[in-house]
Amino acid sequence: MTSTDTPAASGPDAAHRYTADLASDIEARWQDRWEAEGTFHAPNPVGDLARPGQGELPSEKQFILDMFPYPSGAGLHVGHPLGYIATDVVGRYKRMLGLNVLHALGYDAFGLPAEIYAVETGRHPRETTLENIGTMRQQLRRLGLAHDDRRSFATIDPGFVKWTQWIFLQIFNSWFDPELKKARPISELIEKLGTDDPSVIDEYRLAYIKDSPVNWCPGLGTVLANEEVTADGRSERGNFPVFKRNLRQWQMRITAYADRLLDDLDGLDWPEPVKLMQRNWIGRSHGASVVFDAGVAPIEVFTTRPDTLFGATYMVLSPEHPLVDTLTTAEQSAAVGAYRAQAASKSDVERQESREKTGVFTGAHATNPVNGQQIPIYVADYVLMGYGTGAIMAVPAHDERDWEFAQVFDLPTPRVISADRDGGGELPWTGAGVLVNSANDEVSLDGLEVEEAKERIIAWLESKGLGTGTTTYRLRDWLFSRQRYWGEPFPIVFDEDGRAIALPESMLPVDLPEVPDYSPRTFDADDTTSEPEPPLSRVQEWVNVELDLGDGLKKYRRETNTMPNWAGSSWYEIRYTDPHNDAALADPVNERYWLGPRNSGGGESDPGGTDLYVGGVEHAVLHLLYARFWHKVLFDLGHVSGSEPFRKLFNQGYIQAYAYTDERGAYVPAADVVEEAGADGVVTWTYEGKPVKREYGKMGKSLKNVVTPDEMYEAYGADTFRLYEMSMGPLDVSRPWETRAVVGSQRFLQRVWRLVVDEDSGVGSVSDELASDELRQALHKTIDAVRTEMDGMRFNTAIAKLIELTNQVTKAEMRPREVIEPLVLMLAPFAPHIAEELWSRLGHPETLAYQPFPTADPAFLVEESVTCVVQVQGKVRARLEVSPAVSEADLTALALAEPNVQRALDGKEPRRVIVRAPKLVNVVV
RNA sequence: GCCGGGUUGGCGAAACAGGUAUACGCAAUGGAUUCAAAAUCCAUCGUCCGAAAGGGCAUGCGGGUUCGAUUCCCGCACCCGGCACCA
Repeated sequence: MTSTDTPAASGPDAAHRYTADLASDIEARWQDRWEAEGTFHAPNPVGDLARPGQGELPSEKQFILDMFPYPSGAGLHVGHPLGYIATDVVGRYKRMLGLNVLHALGYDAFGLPAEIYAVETGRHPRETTLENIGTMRQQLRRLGLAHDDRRSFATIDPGFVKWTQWIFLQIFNSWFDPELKKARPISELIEKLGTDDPSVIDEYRLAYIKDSPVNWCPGLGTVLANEEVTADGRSERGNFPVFKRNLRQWQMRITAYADRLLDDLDGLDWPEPVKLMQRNWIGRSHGASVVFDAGVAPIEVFTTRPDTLFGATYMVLSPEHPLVDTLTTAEQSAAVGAYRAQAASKSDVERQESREKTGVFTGAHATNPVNGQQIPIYVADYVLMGYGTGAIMAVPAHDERDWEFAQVFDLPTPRVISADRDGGGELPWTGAGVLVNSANDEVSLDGLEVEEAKERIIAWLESKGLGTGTTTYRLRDWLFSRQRYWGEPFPIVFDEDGRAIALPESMLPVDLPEVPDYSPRTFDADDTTSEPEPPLSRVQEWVNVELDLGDGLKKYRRETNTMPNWAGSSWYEIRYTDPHNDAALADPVNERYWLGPRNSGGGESDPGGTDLYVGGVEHAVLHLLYARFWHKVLFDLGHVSGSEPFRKLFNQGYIQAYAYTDERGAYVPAADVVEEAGADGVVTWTYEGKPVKREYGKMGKSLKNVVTPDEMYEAYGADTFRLYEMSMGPLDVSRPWETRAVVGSQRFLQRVWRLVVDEDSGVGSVSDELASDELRQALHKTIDAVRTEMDGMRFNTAIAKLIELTNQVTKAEMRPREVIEPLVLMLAPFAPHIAEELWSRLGHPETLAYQPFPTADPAFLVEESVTCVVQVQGKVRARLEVSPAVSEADLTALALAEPNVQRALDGKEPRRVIVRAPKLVNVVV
């Protein structure tokens, strides 16, 4: 006999039990209602999203932003929504605090995976991308996120692309004024210089074309990122050879903003580790540029340690340095040529990771300007062309890498800094010390500390015209072009002289043309003379156009590169504020309302930006730096009102998972692995009776350990899933997913449900009687604690407090409305559907989304007694219940009277008694 | 190699400014209820000694500061993330 025959009057078949099915009903109903009523529509001050005639907007606002998703075809796993749930909790909470909350989600929809898929299947990336977005929207809608869906967009929407291209034109048509330290329209430069000669003006633009080294893979026909190149210099995909090659590329002059990007970090409410990573990435260092005479040509080097100049015993040029050919002597040219070819075939990764120092002598010498010594010039790949000048002076005694190189090539290593008064310190010595052996007829550094020596030698170099004090940055300009199809086309055409010309705003957006084939032209894998041919370059009727750009119809050729995936995400936060505006990025009034600086009324100036930005720490440098850079350019040009895009940043952790491999190393389905603890406590895992090994890491199809949100909706409902994700640990910490623990969150919601709804009858059980003093006090303490935890985004502990209160009410066998209603309201940010349903069953017809979050009455927070801990020698020996107002003397007497304290004292006299009334007494003997 | 973060019960974790280590949840064990099960409720639950009272040991390891350290300092091991031989 099965239980399906006749539903029992009670037990598992209780008609009104909060099961996954009931949860799903409730959730669907409220999601539909929120959508129909536009519950989460955030009004704008002006424009199509304004609510004219409905009074003033709330004086306070909250712009909450998620790092928007890339709509991959793989679908979501339970790790993806973590951040979206967290921001939703914040948004719902802030809304209940009376703020106007802007929260929406767009899609970062250009990108390589869609293009690769298009190459494989021949389907248009737009088609598959839109499908993926559709699937993702469905999965996310089931979560009940309180988004203003009118504000959603994808970066591939023509209305969005138009403004991405428009921003490019702003940047192209600007230059950086080093005096004002800000971007200005290029027209002002033309006026200032009194010329519009492109060969002069184009050198100043913030977006410019330059030959730049890239990883060219003829076999794939594309340029690869470093991470796509293996350590042995081949492509990860296809295993083709990869070559370093200079290509004509668009660059963005982000280096002009290095100082501001660095200095403005101080005003941001960001995690310190992220700020530190950006500081290191920008890498500002002060040093000197020094010119060495090498006979046929001067060589400029940058050094952060000009104080060690007297210890320079050789020079090194990077293999790509333009002077290598000029300097290399006839005898050495074969060796140098071979070395350079070998270096070109190595990946950056390999060059950086190899500990073995290699290099080759050029046959040439240079003169050390401080002592006239002739020092040999080498070429070596440990010197990089991208940093400083691509040439160094080598001081082996005081630099680890130079030391290693000098050991290999048996070069002299004279000491010029003594580590201590004994004149010692093991070489190489890179620490502090006093200069020695550093004097010529005109200048002496001997006896000086490093910093003083730097100043003096720079002054001397400057007086002799041999060098200057300089600041160098590690940051390089942003390589902005890609030889791909699925990206924003540049709003640029080239005239017959090959000069880049901006298209007028009226011609935006420049749409992608249809192409017969999404793949680039591939070449023979070893054909180093080949050049990328982007897919767009093959659409001749698109490339070659006749336009009137103000001086009559002329023939032009379009730019066939596209913008990188970063472009859209570098400004999308602005678009949420006014997503349908066709006349501007965003109306300045709307932009200022949501993103503008707060007028705090003096003191610190606020940089503006979103009130919260939540996403993974993997974007700590690139995305966050690019977005800050664009925002600053737009700020300088007057298009946005604040100097920073993201006022506060929060890095969420990752949900990870266990994966299991069998004896062949193949992954087995994690869901079917059986865990057993033996009698000795050793845990083993088996799959189909055979032992398997456990590893820990990401969730992924190939690891066979994916758990989807859909499975959780099915088994528990969205509220339980949301609650579980928020309760499993602190938001910023990574942790493993554990499906079997989810039931705890469901049980909690079921307990809350039963406080309001009788499982058998479905009738309400809440009483209007007043709560007991004890319960009322518990409620107010909970409110107080929950508010504190919510404000600090410590949702796991906030939930623990709610569970404690719920358990207490359950035990009290009495359901006072006075306690139940605030409990439901406090639960609402985490489990909004069940909270709405209970709120409605408690007799409130309107949504609780705008109900004020409960406030604690301080009168009920006063403790009547506290536990005092009595320690002897720091060990707890007794506990006392005392009044919070107890005096130190009384407390000491009470403590010493405790039998257990006396026993621990063992007749000894206390030497000292430390009293921290009313919480602690520590007796020291 | 460098930089950043971490290590607390069987598991996820808590401890706001140096003051009761292990809140809350999962798993486990025992009980009530049930014909039985599920669900629910009650109880136990770091470890060792002890009948109990109580005591010893416990926050990765070794030191230090302090009346008192998960918390601060020094050193070490291991794990995670990032990376750039950056002169």
